[in-house]
Amino acid sequence: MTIQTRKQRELRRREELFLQVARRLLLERGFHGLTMDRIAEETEYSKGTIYLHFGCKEELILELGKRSRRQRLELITRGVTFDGRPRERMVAIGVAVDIHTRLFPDDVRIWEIMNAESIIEKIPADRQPDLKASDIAVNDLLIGLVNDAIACGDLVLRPGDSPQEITFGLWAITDGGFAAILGNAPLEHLNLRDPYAAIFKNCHVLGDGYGWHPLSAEWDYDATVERIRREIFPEESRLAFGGGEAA
Amino acid sequence: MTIQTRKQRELRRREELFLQVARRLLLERGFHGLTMDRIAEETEYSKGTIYLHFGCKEELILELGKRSRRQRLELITRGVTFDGRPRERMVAIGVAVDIHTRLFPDDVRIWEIMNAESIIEKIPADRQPDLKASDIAVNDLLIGLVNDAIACGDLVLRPGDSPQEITFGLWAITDGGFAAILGNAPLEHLNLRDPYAAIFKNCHVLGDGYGWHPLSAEWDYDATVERIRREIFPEESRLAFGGGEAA
DNA sequence: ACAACTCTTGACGCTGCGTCATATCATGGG
DNA sequence: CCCATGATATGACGCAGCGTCAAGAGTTGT
Repeated sequence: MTIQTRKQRELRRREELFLQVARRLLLERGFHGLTMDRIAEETEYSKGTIYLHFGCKEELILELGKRSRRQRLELITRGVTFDGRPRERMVAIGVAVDIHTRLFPDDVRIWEIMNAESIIEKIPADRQPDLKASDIAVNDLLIGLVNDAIACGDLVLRPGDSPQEITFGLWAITDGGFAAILGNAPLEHLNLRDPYAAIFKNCHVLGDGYGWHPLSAEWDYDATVERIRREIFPEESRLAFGGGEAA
Repeated sequence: MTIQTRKQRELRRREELFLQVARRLLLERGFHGLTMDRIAEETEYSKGTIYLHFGCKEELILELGKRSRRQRLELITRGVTFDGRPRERMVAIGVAVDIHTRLFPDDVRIWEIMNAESIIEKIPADRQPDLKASDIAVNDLLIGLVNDAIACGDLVLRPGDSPQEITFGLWAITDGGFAAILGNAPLEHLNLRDPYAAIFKNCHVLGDGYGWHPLSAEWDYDATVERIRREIFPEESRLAFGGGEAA
């Protein structure tokens, strides 16, 4: 048993090494600068050994992408534990995504690189569900929050509105917004002061538009953000926003 | 002169052929199923000849992507010519994007395939501005509309609001929403009735949230959509929504 | 008809993925 | 301590696909 475990530990250590080196190469030299031969050379293992761990280059990158997404999900999951009204907890999800993007931009970029048809089409079909797992979990949390809001009376759906639509809207703003920040859109041309703040703002406008109480006019959501950072993400906020202040 | 032109025509015809075959291969067999050798074989020209037209495989795909985006821009540009209040013209942009996505889903997919870091990193630096040209044009139209709305008094910015933010919000919803529809998000899991309608709806909620008049409660925007389809996109609407009805 | 020039070709070089026969190492019995 | 046996690691190799370029085909002008 102990022997077995030692061997397993050894394997995990090696796999970790491959992933770390691959991550560095991917970030420093891009997708095409990352080659299996280079990983082999830098780790001083042989190419064959790498293929004992990963079926192909894309599966290796998939693993990196999954980590990035898991990390994000972990922060979001912590966010929703915030003790407050449902809309405040929705804000906590925003804070979580914001912190994740600021703390780990490299990993967000890795996810974006991986999440491209030309990469995904080389990942074997049985691994593909892994791609969506985290996003599905996030969606469930969002829908849960919207339903909580309805249950406690903070949100009264108007005729024609549905929880799915609200979730979809928030998702789209956040996803589209961060995609824009990450480089898909001509942001410098738009010259927004603070794109992160703009995403928050627009989510609030959307929430207000759906009549999700408390409306931003009747609640101090800046204070909520403060509390979330202090109570849920103290360490992360320090790292993301520096020393004492957190605006 | 005539001779020169005939030769040029000939070259254009050939280039067109390469692009059409490449487009088919890309759609049917994916990025890795599209190979320069296959294009050569199917067009019965040699590989060398293809390289007289395109510097590399990615530049060829870039050309396809640019066409897709130009086509979309063309519809959007027509949309804003709609004769109506600024917010109606904003709706016209939405209608244009909607029609484009429904009529040319393949081309939207091609754009998505092309717009990935692993592809873009192989496109020479001097061609990269081409990537953003269309999006910049769309952004300018959006900002112009918001400014029109402010100028005519339909939109009065509240303290802290900026035209850029509104534009960014609409952009993010649309972009994120269509990205979700195109496959980046676990949509089937969310089970929205009609994702296209959800994008429209959320844009309206956002517009209402910013106080952009006429608010959707005080105006029949369904009628506006009808008019836009009838007056600006009669032919396209027929193709996109079938025979007579257009709901 | 032939020279000069342009355009086209596909064989070739090269890189990088993934494989697998071979080598190396670990374990346990004599 | 040494060897047999099985587990693990290796890197040379096969192959596919991009991009090139020397040689060949075609065209024009005289």
